[in-house]
Amino acid sequence: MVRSATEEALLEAARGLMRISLHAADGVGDVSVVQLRALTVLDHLGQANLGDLADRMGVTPSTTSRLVDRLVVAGLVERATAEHSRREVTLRLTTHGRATLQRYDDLRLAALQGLLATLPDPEREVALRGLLALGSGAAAVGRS
Amino acid sequence: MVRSATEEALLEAARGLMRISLHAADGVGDVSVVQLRALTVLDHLGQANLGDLADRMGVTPSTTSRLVDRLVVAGLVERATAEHSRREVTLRLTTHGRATLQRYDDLRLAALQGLLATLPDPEREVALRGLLALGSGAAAVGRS
DNA sequence: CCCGACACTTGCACGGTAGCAACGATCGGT
DNA sequence: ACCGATCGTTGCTACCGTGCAAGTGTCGGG
Repeated sequence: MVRSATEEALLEAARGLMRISLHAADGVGDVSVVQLRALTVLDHLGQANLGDLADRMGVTPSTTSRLVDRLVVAGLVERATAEHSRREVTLRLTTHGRATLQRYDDLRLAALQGLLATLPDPEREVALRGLLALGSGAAAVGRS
Repeated sequence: MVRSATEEALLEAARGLMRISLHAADGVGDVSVVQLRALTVLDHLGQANLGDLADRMGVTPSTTSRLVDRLVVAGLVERATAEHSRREVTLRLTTHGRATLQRYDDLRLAALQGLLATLPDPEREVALRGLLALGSGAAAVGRS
């Protein structure tokens, strides 16, 4: 099962980005990768029910409820009963939550830009443009 | 703290790649993200001491020893005493370990190619070339 | 040969993630 | 007003990842 050079390079890019994100995650301090994912989802949605968050994260409401417990204790997320329905819960990032997410993203961004900086000039430009194109595509898909 | 559109797009690319890798990870089944990272490192090194693996993963030998325990039980890694030193341990992927890693990478690759496929034609090409450039850069750095 | 340094393992403690099953509260249609 | 469906929480259980501290065995220089 040999893989083409192209495929291998794509994988290497994926590995690099993964490394960057994971490394940034534990540079944030006291927030797990899963928690950062939850913050990212909430930031993206602006506001969400617990069930929505659970769906987006692909885990059960049970797990999510306890995840939110920890986020609330950490002061990152605000949990309030929804306006239109007493049994639903509305989750929102707190200011601190937004700041934490921002620190995470700043770290990733810096690392990514650092990686780009190591590339020789023509390829640097190509890589940058490629990532930008990919970024808009990924945003458009926004799935899962 | 506003971020430029360029930076936002870069972040979106990083988020997309991260989502792809995480989703692929739990598509593999019964292997955690950390374990897959260990397999990736071992595959990259070909063979390594426990201490080397611990360094690369940024955790203590203690943690790594137990991580390896689980990998050995799962049949993914082989642990043998090194040839030149009885106190050192040599870790290598088993065939099953390599296969598992390959499944993981196949999933990531497919998802990534799927994402590329959603892009309209000029940008698709740009994104591909960009990722390839980034891939070689990431491989060259090979850090952490 | 001894003793300090080294590589790894193990006991312990802790917190995070995860699901199932049972429950509580609420909503909404009839 | 009821009753089924929905949303969320909570008890339980289990496993993973993590570090510290202590231990074991081994290597190597003096």
